[in-house]
Amino acid sequence: MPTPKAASSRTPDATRRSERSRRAIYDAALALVAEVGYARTTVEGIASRAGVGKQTIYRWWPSKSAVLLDAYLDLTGQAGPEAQAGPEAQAGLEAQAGPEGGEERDEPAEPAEPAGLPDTGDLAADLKAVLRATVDELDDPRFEAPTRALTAEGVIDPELGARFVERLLEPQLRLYVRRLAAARDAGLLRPDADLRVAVELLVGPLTHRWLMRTRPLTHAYADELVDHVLRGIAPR
Amino acid sequence: MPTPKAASSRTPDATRRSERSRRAIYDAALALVAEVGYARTTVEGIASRAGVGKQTIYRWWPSKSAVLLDAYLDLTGQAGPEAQAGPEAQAGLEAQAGPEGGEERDEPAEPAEPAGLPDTGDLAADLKAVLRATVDELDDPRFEAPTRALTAEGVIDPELGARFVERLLEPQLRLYVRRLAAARDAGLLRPDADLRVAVELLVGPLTHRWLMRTRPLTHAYADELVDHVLRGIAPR
Amino acid sequence: MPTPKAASSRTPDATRRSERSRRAIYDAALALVAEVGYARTTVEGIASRAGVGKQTIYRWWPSKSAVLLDAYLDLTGQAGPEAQAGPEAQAGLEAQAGPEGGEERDEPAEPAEPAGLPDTGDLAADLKAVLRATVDELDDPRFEAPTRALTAEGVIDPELGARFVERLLEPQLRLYVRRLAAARDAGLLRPDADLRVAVELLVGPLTHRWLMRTRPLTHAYADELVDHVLRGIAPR
Amino acid sequence: MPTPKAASSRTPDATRRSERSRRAIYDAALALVAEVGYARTTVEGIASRAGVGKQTIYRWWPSKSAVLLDAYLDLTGQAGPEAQAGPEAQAGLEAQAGPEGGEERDEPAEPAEPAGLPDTGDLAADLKAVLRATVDELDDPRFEAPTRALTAEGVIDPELGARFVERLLEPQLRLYVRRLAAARDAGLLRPDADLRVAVELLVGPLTHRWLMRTRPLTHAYADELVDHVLRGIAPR
DNA sequence: ACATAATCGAGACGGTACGTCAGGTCTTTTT
DNA sequence: AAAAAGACCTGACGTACCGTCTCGATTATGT
Repeated sequence: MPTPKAASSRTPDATRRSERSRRAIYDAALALVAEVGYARTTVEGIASRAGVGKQTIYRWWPSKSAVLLDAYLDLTGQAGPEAQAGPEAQAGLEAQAGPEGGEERDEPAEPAEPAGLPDTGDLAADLKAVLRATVDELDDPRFEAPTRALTAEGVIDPELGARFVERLLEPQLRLYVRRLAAARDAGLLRPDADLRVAVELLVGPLTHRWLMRTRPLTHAYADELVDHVLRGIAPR
Repeated sequence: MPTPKAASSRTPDATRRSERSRRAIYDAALALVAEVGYARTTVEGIASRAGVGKQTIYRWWPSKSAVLLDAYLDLTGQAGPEAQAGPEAQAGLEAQAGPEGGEERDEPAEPAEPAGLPDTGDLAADLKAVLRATVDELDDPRFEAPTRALTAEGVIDPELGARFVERLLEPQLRLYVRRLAAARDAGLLRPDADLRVAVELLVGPLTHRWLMRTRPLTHAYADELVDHVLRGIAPR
Repeated sequence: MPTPKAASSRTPDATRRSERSRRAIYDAALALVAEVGYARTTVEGIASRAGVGKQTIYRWWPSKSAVLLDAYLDLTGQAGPEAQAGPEAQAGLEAQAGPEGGEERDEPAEPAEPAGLPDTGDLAADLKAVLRATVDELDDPRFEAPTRALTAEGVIDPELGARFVERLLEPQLRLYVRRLAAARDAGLLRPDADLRVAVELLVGPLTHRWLMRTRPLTHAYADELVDHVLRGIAPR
Repeated sequence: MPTPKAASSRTPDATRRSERSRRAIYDAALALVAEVGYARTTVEGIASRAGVGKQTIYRWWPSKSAVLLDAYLDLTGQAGPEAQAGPEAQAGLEAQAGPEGGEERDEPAEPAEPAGLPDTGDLAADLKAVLRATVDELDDPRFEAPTRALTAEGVIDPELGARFVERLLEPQLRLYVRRLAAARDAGLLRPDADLRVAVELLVGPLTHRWLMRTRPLTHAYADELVDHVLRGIAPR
């Protein structure tokens, strides 16, 4: 059902791809979403603003949302090596990133792990700093529009949602888990605490407020969440 | 040409409204969203499936999402008296519900407060029961499709989101708060606990998992959340 | 093979049809063909020049050539009552014209029989006058462009060709035949002469020169043809 | 950017041309026109069916119709030495054919004069035989499709029409004229007869019937035309 | 009981965007 | 240097829906 028809033109040759066009498409897509919103952003509009043929978009992406996702990944610097892949890669949730590497790594590589959370020793302060930064980012219109658009689209389209989660959300959550694990290993947390759930208790409510707009997103709220959660997993 | 156009789309007479058509439109809208998804549900499709003229929809609702919201409210039994209001009412975030009532109530009227949370005296058990029921509901395809659709739409369209929150989400959250307040007043919770935040700590993570599909939604997860949150606001 | 897919929207209601739009479409089509030629005339261009939605064209005609044919019939005044018919009428070669007429005519109605050839008693002079007029018309750019376009299209598309012949060519040829028959009955022609072939001997070479542009089309040539043909069917 | 562009599409070197490709292109073009018709034959389709790059077609021909014309000339054996010329040669109506030949001919070379009409002494029989053969050829689907396509295209595009006439039609008409001239010189025709017009009286009606599909093309019709025309130019 | 008026089903209309096809140019690699 | 391959920009295709606008044909009162 989701895939309505077979791909018309067969798998294009990615090595011949125009880097110029890709950049222009990303820029146009992000600009349009920020300016007129996701619903009024059209593939045609992106193409024309990017000075690109519509077909050049359809050759490489299956849909408006896929374009925007890649543009957004590029914007946030998460654009991994897989970003080059053709449309078929967008369709399925590809097993794993790079097959070419034979090198052993203890970290499971995952799509482009970002920076890493600060670790000053003061867990509460570190978490608050990160959550406050998140709050600020969600207030920045440069990020807000595409993030809302992609989140909403992912809520409805499981395919896109999976890519969104895999490429953006999960890597971030893993950073939190790792920071918490460090604290736990240092004896600062209850040893049996479920760190994954703890992270979701931080991120879930924040996201909820932002998505639903039930209450203003503030630094104070971020602090409150951290305090609450740490209270729940502090050693007895 | 003859009619000066001013009267064209002007405030229809709600008393003359066809109940038959409204019901048919609700049914068609929900059925279509469940069958083909929100994006492929069209006003034209709803009209034709409901055996109704397109104009009959546009006369009473400003958009597809507004139709679906009312259909959904009707489905969940939240359909308050305001549901009859004309298009202009949908546009703005109306200040408060019914102006026509002069009757005094101690409960602040709010849009159609639902049942109320169980209160067996065992707070944890009550909360778990409710959250588990929520999990089940979110698994029921009859509810899942329109809920996702409306949530996603509300994420992007603040107008619709506000209505969604006001009519559906907030009333529910208030129930939680009230149940917690009862427990606090009974000395079962820390007196200074921020109950609103506590509720969000329950609902936020659950919603997050459901929206993002990061992990399966289970009863066990619901229980874990309750345990965690109560641990955070239990009396010292 | 010719009809690639079923009609998407079912047979529109001709009574609701906008006369304004039809006229505007005819005018735009003829103007464009005259200005930029048939190949560079597009449905999109006709629609936009006519101030009309594309769908309004596709609702009533199956193709650019069908539009142009009707526009041309309208221009030449051959537009019979059948011109109102929907797309399905374009597809098949409809049986016969107008059912609504109750008036008695000795001629079997046929698609809008035009004026009738002059009959001054001098057959040669009459034929020369008519052929010369034809030569002049084929030189008039107002007629030349669409006539060439429709002829060429009819050469390739048998469906359209049939309509072109039935509505335009055959009625004219019948006029010639009738004029010749009158002369034959007056004893001015060989009684066993095949008048149909005689007519084709007049019209065929003229058309040939015009289509192929082998030699200039002149009044002298028209006269020569008449002289030649009459010599062939004059009484012994 | 580096290359000044002037050299991009500039006069290719005909001596390096791939004969293999040309043949393949001709075959593909004729096959496609016969199979799917002219309108649905595309340059892209020809290229891919011929196993040839698109550019190879555009390098040597200016348009689809030009390719088809050359393919058709090749098919009918009329392909003169000029067929090798580059695009610019196609554009204008080139003055004369091949300069490279040193062989002496009394006939002024003209584009590849074909066989010549039979001359058994019986003019009527000879003409009937030839016209009947033409009727048969026009019934052969191998010839019909491209002939119709080229004729129609030539009706609209004067450039192509001129080439078509010059290379195909006129040489044939000249054969008729020559045969008639022989008969006239033998005293079998009126000495002042306009032989060119006589030929057009034979070919015009036949072509007319074929193009317009007004009546079936038969041997009987061919005979009738010959009889009629000869009656018109027989000695008094 | 009836005129009057508005809703209703239907669907044509001017539009916008869709996703596809092909045209003709260009670049890259191969022969 | 021509050729195969095919990406690219352009522009048109024919379709789907949008939201507005008539059209009769029911209702549905409110004097």
